[in-house]
Amino acid sequence: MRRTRFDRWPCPIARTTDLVGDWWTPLVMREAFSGRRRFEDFQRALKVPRAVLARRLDRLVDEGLLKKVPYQEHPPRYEYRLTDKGRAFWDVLAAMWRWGSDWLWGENGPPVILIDNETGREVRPLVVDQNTGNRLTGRRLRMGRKQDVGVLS
Amino acid sequence: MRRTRFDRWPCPIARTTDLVGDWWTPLVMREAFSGRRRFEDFQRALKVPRAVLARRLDRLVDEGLLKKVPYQEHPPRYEYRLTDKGRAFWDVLAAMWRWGSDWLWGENGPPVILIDNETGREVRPLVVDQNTGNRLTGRRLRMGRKQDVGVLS
DNA sequence: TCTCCTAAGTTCATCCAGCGAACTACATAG
DNA sequence: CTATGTAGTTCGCTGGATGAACTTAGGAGA
Repeated sequence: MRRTRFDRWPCPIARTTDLVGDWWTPLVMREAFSGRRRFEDFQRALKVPRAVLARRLDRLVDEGLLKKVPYQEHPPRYEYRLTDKGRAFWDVLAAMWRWGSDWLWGENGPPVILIDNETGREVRPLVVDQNTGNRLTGRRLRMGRKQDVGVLS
Repeated sequence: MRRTRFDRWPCPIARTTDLVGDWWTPLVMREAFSGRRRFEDFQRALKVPRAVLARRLDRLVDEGLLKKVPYQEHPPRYEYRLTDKGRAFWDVLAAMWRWGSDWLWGENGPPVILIDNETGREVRPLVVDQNTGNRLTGRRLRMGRKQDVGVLS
């Protein structure tokens, strides 16, 4: 049987899971953010099986996170560039970065950090509520239908 | 061959990918945040194959996101509860929620929203830099070794 | 006592997806 | 005419997801 698809479930987490649940996909996006554009660049950087990479890139183009842009004719060659949708995906990678940094290393934390190219300073991603600026805690949230907003029980 | 493991790569995104790349795992965590604790609760809510659920719960316990707590003897039964590490993972789910809400629906957006249990108001997760409070853009960031911080080229 | 029920898994056969290596296609460089 | 570069595709193998059935251990009801 085919792996259960989540991309039509009525939950944003489920639909996003359908993407990031493809093995290698977050890493392909990471590489796109670090400037890689061509098949061979991705392949050499990640050592990902070529067949898998081809499928991932195809899907990311289908989903609109990347777009194919020709960079030569004879033979026709395309590179993969981030779209707005793809750039927005950085937030997901940043949250993964932060959680991984905080919880998946012992002692001194990971050997790498995120650096702002303009200030040269370390960046520490944090997830907050856009309205209040407060840090989120899953405990105090629930998922509800749109009509439920503002209705205190 | 076994699927390539990322859990020892020197990059927080890679290590986190190793977790969320397991099919169903983010959804299991989502259910944990919505209060589910027992095997049958998770299984009924998600319709996940039982063998897969058992493996996911085992791994999440191994990785320290969930812990097994006995809730009865005769026969011995355990429930799965979030640890601090697991609660911190909410940030990753929140970022996925936001990106999915913004980019994986047409028209009116998804039929569901996140609601703060105390205020009853909608919550919109946003990823910012902890130091500056500014929204992040992947373009202006690079990953570097720890020694590189503050060193402007 | 016998049977049904619940909870938390385990086992099984099937089939899809990831794996590494080799191969192909097309153009240019020497 | 051969070598090189780029972007894939094909192939044989095997791990992992799938749904259904089975197991284990006890409790409840007739």
